[in-house]
Amino acid sequence: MGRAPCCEKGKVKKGPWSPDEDAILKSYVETHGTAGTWIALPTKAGLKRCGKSCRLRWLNYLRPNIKHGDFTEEEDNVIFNLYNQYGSRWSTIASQLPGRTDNDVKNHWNTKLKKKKLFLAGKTKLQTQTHLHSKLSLLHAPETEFTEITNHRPISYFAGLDNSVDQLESFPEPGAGGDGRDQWGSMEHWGCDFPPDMICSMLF
DNA sequence: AAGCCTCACAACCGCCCGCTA
DNA sequence: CTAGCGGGCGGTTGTGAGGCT
Repeated sequence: MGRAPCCEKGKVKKGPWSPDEDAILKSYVETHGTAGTWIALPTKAGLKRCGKSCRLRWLNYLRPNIKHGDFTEEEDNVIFNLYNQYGSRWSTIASQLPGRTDNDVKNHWNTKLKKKKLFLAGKTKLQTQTHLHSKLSLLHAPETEFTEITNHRPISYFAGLDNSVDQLESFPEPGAGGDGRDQWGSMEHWGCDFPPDMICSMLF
């Protein structure tokens, strides 16, 4: 059986909004608000559109103070950080970016940032493998341990190390006065701003 | 010049959740 | 308590513009 659709198919217009429709919707919402419900709004405003479609159009395009155009480097960084924190909760992420909508952020992630993330993941894995090898050799770690760590981790695991080289550099050399041995003894430690499961879900 | 491909963005679909009667 | 409704949200698809062959 399933749930009845929110509006009758065939009786509502679909596809891109015309400037006229935009003007009607904008004028109506600015004058009357949503008039109680979005579902009833198109009828009251004289639009042959689904209420949900009106809501989406208003929120993503017509609402005041909406920012269109390129995302800044700073905004990208915010999105990266919040994605690591919350995952694909776009509305939560968008709420931290004034003028940006969840749809904007989602599209931006899917078209640009996702690829950037994958690129960084590949780059990071190479850097990390090289660096880790040198670190482990200093520790006289068995070759099997290195193989275990680098080969048996999904590439996504290394994506958690966007700042990996910096992180690794900041770790003390063994016997250099710090507690390097302990830190390097626990390999889970240095991956681990983000749990591997989360990284996997981010990338695949 | 034309056809094809890729990319970015707009819009739709359908599920989930909270509210209310 | 529960069923129905509307809003909100994330995933997905459609479309148009621009680049490439």
